[in-house]
Amino acid sequence: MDLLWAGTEATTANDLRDQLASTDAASGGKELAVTTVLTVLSRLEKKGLVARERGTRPHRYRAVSTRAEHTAELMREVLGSAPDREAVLATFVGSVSPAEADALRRLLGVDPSSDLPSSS
Amino acid sequence: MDLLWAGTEATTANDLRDQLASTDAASGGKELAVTTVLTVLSRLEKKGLVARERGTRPHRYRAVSTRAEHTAELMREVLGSAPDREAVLATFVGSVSPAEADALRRLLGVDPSSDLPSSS
DNA sequence: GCACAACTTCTACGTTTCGTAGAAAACCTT
DNA sequence: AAGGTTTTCTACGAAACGTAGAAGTTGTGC
Repeated sequence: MDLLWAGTEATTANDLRDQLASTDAASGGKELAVTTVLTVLSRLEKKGLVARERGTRPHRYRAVSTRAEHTAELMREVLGSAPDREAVLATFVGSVSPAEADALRRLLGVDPSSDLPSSS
Repeated sequence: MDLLWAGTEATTANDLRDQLASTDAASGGKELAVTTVLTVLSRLEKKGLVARERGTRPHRYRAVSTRAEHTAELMREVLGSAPDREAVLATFVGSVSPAEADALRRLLGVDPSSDLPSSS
């Protein structure tokens, strides 16, 4: 579960169900009941991870944020939960793969005034 | 609970209990039962977060890793759980406080051949 | 207007994790 | 061996999660 769909866009519960079915078909093929999907979606909605359009008849659901955003948010939370942020970052940086370290350098290096898509 | 103690070093359940008592005394003063502490410690041990010396009579417990290490580890896990690491890092970097960003730059800048305590 | 099909909400059950702890077993010490 | 100390076993309630049936709501075709 969780964000198996974090990539898709504004779908209905039924579609979701099918998508999951095919996705899982590759693996074990689970075939969930639609109500299950609905329940999960509702729960995710309550948690603010998913938004739904109640206007249309088959309600359409969509992730409030992309998987990347959500994951980043989680990382922030984890980091924020520690009193010694610096130390955490030190260890973290040290444990990251070279590729990731590079990405980080790049991201921190360029430092363009601002390019985070927050308000738009 | 969790890692209320991540800072301390090799303690016994009883000591822990007392420490918690005083720590909490400042707040609400909880006074847990020793068995409670033991149970929690056992569970943490099972999860590999805590190690205990079974030799001494009052077993002594100690965190396997510091709080910072553990937190960093969590961050790694979260990051690793995403398929688009780069995107995550981008958002993450963008959401980090200036101070943290600085710390990251510093940490990534020095780049000493290697200083991650993996094998030693 | 109404019966039906589609869709959603309510309710529910089994499982896991967590906080908490009592009862019982294990273990030194004298 | 008795007794206090410490650890293990067992347990219970709460919350989260996966799953889904039953029941309610709603739009639609006749």
